[in-house]
Amino acid sequence: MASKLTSRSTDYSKWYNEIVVNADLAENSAVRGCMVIKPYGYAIWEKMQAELDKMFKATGHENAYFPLFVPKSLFEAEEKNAEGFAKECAVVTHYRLKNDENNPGKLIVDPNAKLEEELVVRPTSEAVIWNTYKTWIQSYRDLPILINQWANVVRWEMRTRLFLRTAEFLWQEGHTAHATKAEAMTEAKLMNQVYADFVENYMAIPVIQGVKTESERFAGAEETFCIEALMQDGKALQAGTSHFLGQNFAKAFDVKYATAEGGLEYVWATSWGVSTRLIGALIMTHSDDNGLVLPPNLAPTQVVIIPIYRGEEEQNKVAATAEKIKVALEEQNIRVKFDNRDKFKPGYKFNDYELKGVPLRIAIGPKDLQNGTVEIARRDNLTKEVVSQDEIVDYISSQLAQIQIDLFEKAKAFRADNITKVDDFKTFQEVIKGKGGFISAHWDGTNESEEAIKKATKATIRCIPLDNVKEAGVCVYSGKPSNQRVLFAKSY
RNA sequence: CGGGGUGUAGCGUAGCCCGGUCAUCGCGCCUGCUUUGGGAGCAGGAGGUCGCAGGUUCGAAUCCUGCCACCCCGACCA
Repeated sequence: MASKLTSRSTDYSKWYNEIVVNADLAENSAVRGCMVIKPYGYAIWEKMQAELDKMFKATGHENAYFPLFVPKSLFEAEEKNAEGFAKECAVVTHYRLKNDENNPGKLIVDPNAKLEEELVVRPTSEAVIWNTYKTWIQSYRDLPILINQWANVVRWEMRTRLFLRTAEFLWQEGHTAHATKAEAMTEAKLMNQVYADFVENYMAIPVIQGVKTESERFAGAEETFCIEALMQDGKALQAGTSHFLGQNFAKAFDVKYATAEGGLEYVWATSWGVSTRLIGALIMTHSDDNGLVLPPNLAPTQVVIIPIYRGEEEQNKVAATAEKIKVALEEQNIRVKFDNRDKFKPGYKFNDYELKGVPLRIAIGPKDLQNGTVEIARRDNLTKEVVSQDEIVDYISSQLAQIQIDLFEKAKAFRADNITKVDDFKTFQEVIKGKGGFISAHWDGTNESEEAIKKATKATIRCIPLDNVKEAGVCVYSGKPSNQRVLFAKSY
């Protein structure tokens, strides 16, 4: 049977439906491509937030919050950034509604309530934040500023895709200010590394760290670092980015600081972000035809206990054992759910938690009570073991750790199988069309070749890997000399 | 914004070409009994402005026009 997840035209709606749905906000609504994140999906996001937040704090950052609205005059201050986002901005022009005299019970926009200056709903917060930093920074003693904010942003894209490109999405955006170029560059790289660590260690998704080519760079950045992941259908996904912004925003917002030597300098900036897109990456990396597969480090419920019984008396006996096991596991900080609902049968629950991707399932029935055992099933490889109740805590702990490792290794093996070294354009086209995945090929470093390849194959340069080894060769498209391979792929 | 497709109950769908007991079936939901180690069975029941608005017609889910939304492919992007 062809897997729906690995097929070329993947319909993720079934999987997404567990945790998210498209928002049906109103009839004839102009709002499209928004999402409602259901509680189970939001719990995953909260877990991700919590772990990322710890990592940000550990690297010296603090959280703050800045306004949703950006006055147009501020928004346009940094030209490249403004130009890059201009085509996808929601704009507030009025601040009041009033009753429609010709249509009782209906409202119209009050034409007398037009704003003096339009407000842009933030597609990203550089403008508001740098306008604020201007007032916070005078001296080298005020630097660095290392701030992160958790927020929603709106990008009115032509085409939306659930999770991967919604009109509104949740994210975190870090915005830092530094005294020197070197320090800012170090920060940008550090945060890209933090993202790589998080995505690999918690999400069990292998990523390739790299830099973007000029054409793929963030609007207003001088260098964009990124982490690129490969999904099961052979398409690449940008999972996070960290930008070295140079002095572009400092100049646009006139943010200077007095140096220790008595001079006056523009400050250096970075910004970095990851979004709810990561939830999409999680689904597209690990899930199978039975539903979601969640890595233990992020699963809201790591272990579910399902009782099997006939009649109330037996249910009570099983429940007593189940509760004991639950407490013992919780003492080891394992997230356990005991599903003792009588209205569903065990078989139903088995399937339900498989669909939800709960890593481990414990089944306890009369046989187990007699033998002092339980049955433990793994979601990732669908295997089952009968384990003595005495060993259960150790067994579960080690299995959770093992699943985390196995998911990562499996994804890594898949990626390794889907990075193809290519040295001629004909093969390049065949690989992109057929197998997909990453193509490692020589590129002459010109925008023209990059454009031409994109036009011919729809593949873009995902990144120039940071750990690239220099290697002499010729560009797969132009035949001109090249000193390194870069990664191409079709991407989301 | 261009090309293609779809929209029928909470979800998934049949019917549309060839207008007329056509609103079909499955899942889910409600009641009852029996069930409970892999999505239970039987019996009974509730639930639909057929995306929206016009038009053609004696009659429209079905034909025509416009609009809206979603999906896929482009352009654009985290």
